[in-house]
Amino acid sequence: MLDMKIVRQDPEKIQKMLRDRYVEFDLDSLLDLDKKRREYILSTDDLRKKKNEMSLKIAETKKAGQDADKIIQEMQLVSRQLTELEETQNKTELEYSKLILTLPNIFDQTVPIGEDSSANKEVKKWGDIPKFDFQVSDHIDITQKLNLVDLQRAAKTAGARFYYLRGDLVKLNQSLIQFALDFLDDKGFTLFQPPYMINKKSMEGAIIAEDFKDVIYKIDDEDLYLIGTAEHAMASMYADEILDGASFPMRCAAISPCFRKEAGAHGKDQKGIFRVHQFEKVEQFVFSRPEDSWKEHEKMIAITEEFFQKLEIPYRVMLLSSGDMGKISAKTYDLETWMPGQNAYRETASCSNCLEYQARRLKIRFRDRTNEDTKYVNTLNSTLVATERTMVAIIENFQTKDGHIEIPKQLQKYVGKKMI
RNA sequence: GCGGGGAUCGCCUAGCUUGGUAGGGCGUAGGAUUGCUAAUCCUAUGUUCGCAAGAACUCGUGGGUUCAAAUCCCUCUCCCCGCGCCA
Repeated sequence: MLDMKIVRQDPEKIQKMLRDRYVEFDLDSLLDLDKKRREYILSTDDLRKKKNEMSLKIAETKKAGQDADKIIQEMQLVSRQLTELEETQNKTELEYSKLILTLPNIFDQTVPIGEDSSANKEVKKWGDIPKFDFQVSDHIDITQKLNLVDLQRAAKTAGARFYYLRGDLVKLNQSLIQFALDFLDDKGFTLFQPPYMINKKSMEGAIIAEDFKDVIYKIDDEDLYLIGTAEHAMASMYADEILDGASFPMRCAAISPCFRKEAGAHGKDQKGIFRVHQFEKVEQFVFSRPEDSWKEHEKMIAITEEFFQKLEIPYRVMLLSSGDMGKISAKTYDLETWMPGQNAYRETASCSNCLEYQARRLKIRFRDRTNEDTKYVNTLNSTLVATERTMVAIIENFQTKDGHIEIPKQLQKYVGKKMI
């Protein structure tokens, strides 16, 4: 959520942002609702003042043992008026908050302007693309031959985009998780295992409404939603709290499964475990002071890069364009790993600075002394490793001529072998 | 799941029986006073609208009763104690 003061002061800037993000948004309606809303606040406040004064008078009159019937009658009228006015005000308030919650974040000036991923800017490339002296297979082929993934039976028991991992691939998955947690633990991150389901209020704070229907699974008859990423549970963890300024930066590492509908992805990456309804992810989540958040952002992408370097997987870092990035983010880097089976770099990690946008939705504030004004914290999130997709990269980059998979050196001690 | 108890300002707490301006303490900040290693006193302290003055809101949530609700009634959530169930 943006500060409405900024929107009021500079609607041109917001209009430009909306154009550059290629987002349809009725800014005039928002400005109109904001105006109405403030007018209603003034008039209801006025009426409440009147009511408070009369209430006091009634109490005094009664205490003095006098007849208060006349004032009570007047008060009845005022009360009725107030109830009516409050009803219209509530309606406006509701419309206003619904609308402002869908207004995207202002993005950073370093973000390239463009409609889609074609405008993304490559900022870094690391590692050599492996050359194979044999016909390269994709991860589906390799895992089918080694019997490491059962997609057919998963389709039977759960549906498309589900999978049974089998045998050593289960071990590889756990190894990636364990290695990732050790890696972040060593860097001083606090480890978390969050709730995998959170309530509506928390989810609404963490994401933008339209993501609900395309991404988020709801539990029937409960006020619970399966998290699409640990970010959702981590961001809402400190909702409605005023934190101590001395506790920043709070660098958190969260391990969780992620559940996603992938409703808008029909036909895309249909096979294998590249795009699935559930996967495991170790996430970096940082609560930061506003003045430090850009520094933290660079640090987070550097940490994710270091992790993939340790895994010896070639990658490039893309700075996402205004039209391609998420609506709550002010700046997003994607780390794309080389996938020989697809002969392309594919998104494997994503690192965003949301500035105070997410914290404003969730009312996460801080101050250094109790009598200071509160300020909104900045929130940042980045994938350290999404294990299923990273395993695709490992399987394809580390495939051998005889159809096996070498295990990256760093993971060998965790898996307990050098080859699958 | 059943029975009992609870939720008040950053923290602790009074008020609820009997409806009528939510009081105190701690902490923190600013100020004053006294000067034997510190103490005492004053003021401020959450949210919204506002340049400000100010006003309104705030007693877990949402309803209801009433001229008026922290207080009475109902719903839900969470916490504590006991019982039941259970990896």
